[in-house]
Amino acid sequence: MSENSRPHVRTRRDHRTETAEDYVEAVLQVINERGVCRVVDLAKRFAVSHVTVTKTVSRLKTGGYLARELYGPIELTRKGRRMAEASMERHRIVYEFLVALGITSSTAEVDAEGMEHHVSEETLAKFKEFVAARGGK
Amino acid sequence: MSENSRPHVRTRRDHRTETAEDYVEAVLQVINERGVCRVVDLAKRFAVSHVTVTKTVSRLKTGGYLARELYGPIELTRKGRRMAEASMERHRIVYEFLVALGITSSTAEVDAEGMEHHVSEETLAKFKEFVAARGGK
DNA sequence: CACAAAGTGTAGCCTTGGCTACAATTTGTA
DNA sequence: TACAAATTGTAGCCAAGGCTACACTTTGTG
Repeated sequence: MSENSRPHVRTRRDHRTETAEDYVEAVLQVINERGVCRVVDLAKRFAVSHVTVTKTVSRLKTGGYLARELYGPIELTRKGRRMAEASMERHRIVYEFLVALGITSSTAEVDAEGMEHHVSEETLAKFKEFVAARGGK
Repeated sequence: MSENSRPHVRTRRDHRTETAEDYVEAVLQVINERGVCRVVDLAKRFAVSHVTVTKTVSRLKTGGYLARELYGPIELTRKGRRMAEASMERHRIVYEFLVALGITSSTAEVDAEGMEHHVSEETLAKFKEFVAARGGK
């Protein structure tokens, strides 16, 4: 059994990328909504202190996902934008799948948030199929 | 909007209970499989050092989920057993749902592992319905 | 312009969940 | 029984992700 397929190993690795995905996704959304993304915006969105955001953003800057200078707005690098777009796409698919399945949109939103980081490509593809086949009815 | 329904707040809370659920579930399974559950068994199952297991187990003992004395086997309290059973049930439902959807059993196993802690009661109920309707075909 | 308010940064602390290295205990067996 | 192997425990380290308190910039407005 490969390391990737060992359930808890995969789950742990997923957790390590979750924060990055959540942040780049949120940054992209905030930029689309209000033009620029600031620390406070993320703090509100994640219901977390501005300090936590600052620390996380600087880690993601080190990781090459975000760009930012002191007191400046938060920006996406090319790498970050790619990840953000992929992440939003996954999120959208999971959400639409749940709705197609008959879940309330508010519940679907919360569940999609939690599930999106743990759905494999194979499952995601099936979700997409399902939505295409019986979602647009 | 209630605190519970705020996506990231819910997700964070889920993460806090994930470890407890994973552990009690594993303990119950190991006990069923080999009679008793020891630190090494969990270390193997989670692909983690025995030290990590020891620490986590003692935290869960403090939390009232597990019972254990020095060098002894790991046991479930009533509270722990209740959680373990509920957790296994969720896991089973998510797994069966994925399989009913056409996912490979090995992928379903990994995905269920990651997803089970993030699926609401509402969604779980729909999963169950789905399996009942088209799972046993 | 000056000052208040809003936004950020920094210091320092906490818990969780990882680890290695080494000590101690239990268990199995020659 | 005594020793080796297996299992656990303990010390001490690290990173991530939370926080409060306090300092410093930026921004907005009288």
